[in-house]
Amino acid sequence: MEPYDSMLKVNSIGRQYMPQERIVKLEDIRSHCQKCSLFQLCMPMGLGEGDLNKLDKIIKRRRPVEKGEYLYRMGDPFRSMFAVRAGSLKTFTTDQEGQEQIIGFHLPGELLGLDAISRSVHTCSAKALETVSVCEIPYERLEALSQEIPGLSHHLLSLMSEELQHEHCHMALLARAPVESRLASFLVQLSERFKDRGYSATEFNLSMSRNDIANLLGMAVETISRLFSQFQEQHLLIVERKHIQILDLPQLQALSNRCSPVEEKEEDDTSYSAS
Amino acid sequence: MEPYDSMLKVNSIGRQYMPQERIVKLEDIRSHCQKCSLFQLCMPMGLGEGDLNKLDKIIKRRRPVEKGEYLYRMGDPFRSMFAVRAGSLKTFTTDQEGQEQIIGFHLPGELLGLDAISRSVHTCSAKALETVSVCEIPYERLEALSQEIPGLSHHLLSLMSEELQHEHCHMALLARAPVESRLASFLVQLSERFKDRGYSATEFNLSMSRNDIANLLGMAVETISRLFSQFQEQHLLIVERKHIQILDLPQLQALSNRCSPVEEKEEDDTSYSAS
DNA sequence: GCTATCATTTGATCTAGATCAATTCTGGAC
DNA sequence: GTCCAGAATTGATCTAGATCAAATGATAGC
Repeated sequence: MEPYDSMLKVNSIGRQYMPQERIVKLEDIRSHCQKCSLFQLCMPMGLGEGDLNKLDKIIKRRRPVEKGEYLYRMGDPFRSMFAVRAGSLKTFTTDQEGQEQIIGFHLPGELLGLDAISRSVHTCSAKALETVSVCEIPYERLEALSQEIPGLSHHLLSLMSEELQHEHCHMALLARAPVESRLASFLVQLSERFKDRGYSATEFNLSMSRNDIANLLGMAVETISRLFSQFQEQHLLIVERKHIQILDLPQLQALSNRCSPVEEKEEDDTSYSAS
Repeated sequence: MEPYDSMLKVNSIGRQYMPQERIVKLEDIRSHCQKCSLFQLCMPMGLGEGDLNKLDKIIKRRRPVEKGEYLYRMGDPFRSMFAVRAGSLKTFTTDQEGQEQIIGFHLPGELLGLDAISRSVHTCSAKALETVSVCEIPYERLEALSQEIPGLSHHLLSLMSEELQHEHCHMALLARAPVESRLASFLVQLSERFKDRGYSATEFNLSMSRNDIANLLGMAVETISRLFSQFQEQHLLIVERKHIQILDLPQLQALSNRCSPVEEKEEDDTSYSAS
């Protein structure tokens, strides 16, 4: 009886709003990638049974990281990547004055640590926002494996490429967007991510503090607070402490004025080009 | 006699301030990666002669891209990556209102297009800031090659990882830094990049407009202009239109308050930990 | 060379959002 | 349960930097 088993059932984010059965079951914990509910989100894409097994073999299980604990710190030697299994984390850098800058929040199915590859040192810290369970993937072994499994390194590149794209959006947000758009965008993205994971897109709990949100979006806590109140007055959502219920997702999307998949040149207007 | 040959000698950035002989010679143009002056900066790291040849074979030469022309546009299908050989470009996204958000400026030796891998579509546009010569690297063939050459895909991952790190710094800049720090940081980084390329770290030409700089740093053109004047008054630099001469690099570095390589936990203080 | 256009600079004003301050709420320790 | 420290809200003010406006300088086309 490892004490971890019970912990792994904890997956606080929106548990009560799950449309499908999603509670991590004991067998899933023991069994591995093959049966992991985060299957499509994580490593394996078009991997066959055999490849999955290989991958699975190099993955280390780890004791859960408690709220407030670090998964790794900036400056730590880089040995492994981590896949979030349950719970959520924030990653952030720390500058000379000890000021944090939050890079992002990370939900189940996401991979952490890719930014450390080039220097073999973690360039940001990862801290649990709630009890977190992760799979540890030793990078050396993963790299070795990627020689055997064609497509694995493409998948890694693809993941990093997505991360880059996301950060481009975030940069645009920070550089240009007014505060309403920033918060709206943040909420819409969260909503999408929950939806992708099978949770409710309109009702969820924020695992991060207002401070963390403010930091990520480059604004003051007070502004976040005021905006939540304002959005509520405008009947865009209902907020009560950590709990969010989105009432008018389309309007939020409009506000967020998303960072432009304005496919230029494309003549066949499917969804976007609305002009 | 292709008309391109003469173009390739054009490498305007800081040409007149080059400490070493750096003008691209005819043989260099015909010969390939092996003799390319950007050798260390670009693809090859620990590649042997044979591997270099293989790599070289898949690289396509291209006619130069004239100032203002696109190398690729957001939405274009992704087929190739590009290595800058001479000249400089900007990459940017465009949002629904047609607003640009500049992602970055790119100097010789840098690789473009890595962010397009996941969607097989370019997610930003690349436009020449001056006449640019590039090597085109078909991605499919590169990927195939990375199965043959161990270390190649690690190198790609490493490059992307560096890009991620850089963007984390940029995010921190946009989210927190006052305008002086932003411009200082921009100049210090440029200076470093020129230095890495064998050019003067203290005297160079900006190939981008004030508008572009402002856009990248998330501020108004007027503010950029005022800051240049201010920095000049403070004898940090001399600026005359596109030409920059840095007088007090340490002070600029101090201002830029660089995004924190504050390696926590490290006890052996080598260069950074100055407290 | 001349002109139209665009880039840059400089100055004057205005405002979005930060900062400061005070209060209330919440959840954990005991 | 009570107490305390930190989180969140709300209000009042202040300011960094945007915006507006005008002048000047550079550049490309003719």
